[in-house]
Amino acid sequence: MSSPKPPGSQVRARADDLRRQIDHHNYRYYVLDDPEISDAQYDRLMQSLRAIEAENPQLVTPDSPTQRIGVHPVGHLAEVVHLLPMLSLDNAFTEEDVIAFDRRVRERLETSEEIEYAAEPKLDGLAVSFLYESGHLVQAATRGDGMRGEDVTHSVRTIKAVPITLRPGAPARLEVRGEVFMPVQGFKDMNARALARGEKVFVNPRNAAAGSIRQLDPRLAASRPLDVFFYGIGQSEGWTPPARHSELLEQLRAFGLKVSPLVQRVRGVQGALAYYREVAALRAGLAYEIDGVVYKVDRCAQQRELGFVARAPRWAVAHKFPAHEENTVVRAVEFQVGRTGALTPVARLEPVFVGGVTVSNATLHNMDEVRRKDVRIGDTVVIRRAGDVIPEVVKVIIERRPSTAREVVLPARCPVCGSDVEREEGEVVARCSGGLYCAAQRKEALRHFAGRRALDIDGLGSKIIDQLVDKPLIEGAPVRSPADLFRLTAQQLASLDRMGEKSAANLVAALERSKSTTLARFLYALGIRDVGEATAAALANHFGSLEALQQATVEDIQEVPDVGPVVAAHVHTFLQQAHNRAVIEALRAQGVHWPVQAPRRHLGGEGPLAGRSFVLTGTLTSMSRDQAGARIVALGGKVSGSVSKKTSYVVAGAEPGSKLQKARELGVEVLDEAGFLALLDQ
DNA sequence: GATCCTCGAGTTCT
DNA sequence: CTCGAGGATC
Repeated sequence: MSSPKPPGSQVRARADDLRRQIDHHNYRYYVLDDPEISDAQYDRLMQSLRAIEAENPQLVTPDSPTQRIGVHPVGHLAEVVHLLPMLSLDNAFTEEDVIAFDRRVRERLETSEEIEYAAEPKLDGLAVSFLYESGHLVQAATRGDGMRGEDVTHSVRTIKAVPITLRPGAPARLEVRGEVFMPVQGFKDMNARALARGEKVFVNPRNAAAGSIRQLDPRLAASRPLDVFFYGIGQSEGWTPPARHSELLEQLRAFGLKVSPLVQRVRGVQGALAYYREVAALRAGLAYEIDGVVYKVDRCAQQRELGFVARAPRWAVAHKFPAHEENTVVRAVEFQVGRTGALTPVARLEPVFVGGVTVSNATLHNMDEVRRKDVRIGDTVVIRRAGDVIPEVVKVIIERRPSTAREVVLPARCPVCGSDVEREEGEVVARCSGGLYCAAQRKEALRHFAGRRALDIDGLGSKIIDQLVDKPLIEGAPVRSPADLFRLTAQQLASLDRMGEKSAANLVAALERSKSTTLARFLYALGIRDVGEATAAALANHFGSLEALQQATVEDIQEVPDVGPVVAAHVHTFLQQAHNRAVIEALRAQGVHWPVQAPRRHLGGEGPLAGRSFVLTGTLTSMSRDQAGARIVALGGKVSGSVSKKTSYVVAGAEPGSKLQKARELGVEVLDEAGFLALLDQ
């Protein structure tokens, strides 16, 4: 630590003084949005400091404003455990939802008085947790799953609105939460530059912000126009937090942390809804994207009384703006052929940017739907992203229908194999009659067979299957059935596109691994009509062995719970057909096997969870949903996909879906992860 | 015969 | 996630 020539104390004092000045002007500029000096003056201060530090490297402190950009890229993003979990928020989509939220709050607090809420815009960025110790930024981490995120300190330090040092008076330890985002203009400029250099562009500001934050090289992150608003705290020590959320935000501002200027305290549900309308009107003019507003019960004592449910506080709700809808033109309607031969009409759209992504396809489900919505080729339609994900044609704008618009016609022959298309009496779906003669059905059958929930053949994706079916690899012995897959050699596979020697060897190994399976998975993998995972498991349990099932009559099969005449007939017919028997034989000859088990005809009634049914929604932190399901079943419980009055519990993880809503409507008990784990432990 | 409960199948984009 | 339809129940 000894240096040849220690800098004089005046120099040290000058450097400290410059840092204080720069920090102060950063605060004026970024937090208060009210600079005292010109940009040029500010630059001169920075220049002076850099000059001193360059001559006296010993004086460089890690929190100096010159040190925002670390020199070295990090190798990877380390995992960080949040001191206090980062919660998600419940969503409200309608005014009724908000009114219901307000009613629940008042009921729980047993008050008829109007609740005071702190209201703020909901930024469309990514949530980051910042840890300040003795006023210095020591760590920044992404939200991740709420419990643990990724260490992004190196890139967060480059965001100028994030103070490296807090102003005096800050607590000894403060975990503070904020939303990092990219302003729209900055996003456009950045994309324009990237485009000019022939680099890849980001589809929306949100992705751009996330991508920039997760950059390993801080110099790259520094070139990105990121900004931040702070909105709350996690753990803190060495101070008494204020009694109201709105006061907390004032405090954060005083510490030098930038808070949205649109934050407001409102009274009651009417105040909240008025705020929503106000912000909605401002939305288009804002420099950044928002997707709604958030209401938080302002009094912290009330927040504590309300507590949490399923990783989300009971005292806050995100009131979302309506899903974005956009107009576009239907260029064509094509028919896809599924595993069962089902012909599904898909609208090919003029690409349109909806809710953050470019949409160019939308399913029309079936011909009834096409007629109901009266979609024609050439029509202008309204597109929405249902549940924020899957694009949906909302309606046709009839006034814009051109005279050249053409009706959608169900083809008489399969577009893939030319076989007749049939539509059974009373059924909505039309099907290709080609069976496995149809290349589309063969491909889909193979995809299903290799799927994660079937034989789980890692590395056998769509692209590979397309090639295997379309261009025969093996002279005279193309891949027609699942059994043919196991004959493929690494050498043959390596000749495919997007397949090197390494991937080919991996795939052969995956095929080998997949041979060891269970009867339930095997039955499911066969792709018998109407036999999904649940039915396959029920059949496997009931019969115990494939031989027993093969010898069963239709009546025997109907003995299985939840299997009626239709499904029993499908199973029976499938197993009797010569080509199916041949495929099954070939698979077993290739070494596909499963443990034999005794038939268990009377399930349920055993185990501590017997007779209770569970529905899982959202993401759990301690295990996957599949693992949770397995544990429930192991304890004698039942897992179902949909909520009904008969459901015993809905287990809600982070960011739960509509099932949580449904559970509330039906008054079904909701467990959060902790409650669920406690139940399992009992 | 009506109604409710489940399961199966198909689907978009990053 | 959503829709359609098979199965169970009353």
